Amino acid sequence: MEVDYEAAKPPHVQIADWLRQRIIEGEFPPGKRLPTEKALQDELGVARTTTRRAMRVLVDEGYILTTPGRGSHVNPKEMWPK
Amino acid sequence: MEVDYEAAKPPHVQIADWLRQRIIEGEFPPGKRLPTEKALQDELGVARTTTRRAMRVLVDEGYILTTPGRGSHVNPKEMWPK
DNA sequence: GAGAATTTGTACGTATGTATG
DNA sequence: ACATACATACGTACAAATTCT
Repeated sequence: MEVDYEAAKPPHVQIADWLRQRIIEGEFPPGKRLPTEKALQDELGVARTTTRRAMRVLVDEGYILTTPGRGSHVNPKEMWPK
Repeated sequence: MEVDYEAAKPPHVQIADWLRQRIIEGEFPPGKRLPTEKALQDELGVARTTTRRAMRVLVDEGYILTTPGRGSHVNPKEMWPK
């Protein structure tokens, strides 16, 4: 995945879209832990603030739950938007 | 209003609580513009990030709407949580 | 159980872009 | 054209919770 700074969608939205798609496609099934904010930061070459904001989007939407010290985990499908 | 860094609630939550109360009490009626992020930053002695996060809480709750170049305005009561 | 490492939470600051007046 | 105000991104530091050694 490559962040496009010229795109209409800002980086944190691009990252959220990317992760959401991977969740929906089953790459990260419910209960599975997502890559950490730092891992995404290193992989994508963005600031942690940016990966955090992407995560926040998915939390707000109900796809994931973040827990200090534990990481970010995919919620049961019942909690996903329909 | 004085931010308490020792309190259980983090500063941005304290600020959100404070603003929400003022909205509910009618100091900022629907349509009224709230103080800008920078005004709150200067008044409370916190970073703009912190006032922004407080605003974000109120946006998420439906109390206010923020518009680039215009400021933050109180929503109609119908949009407030019940 | 103790301590280190990991991971998220929050706050600080700075710079630039976009929309409005 | 200019000033104002929010939007987003960069970076840094420390705290709190959890996990690992």
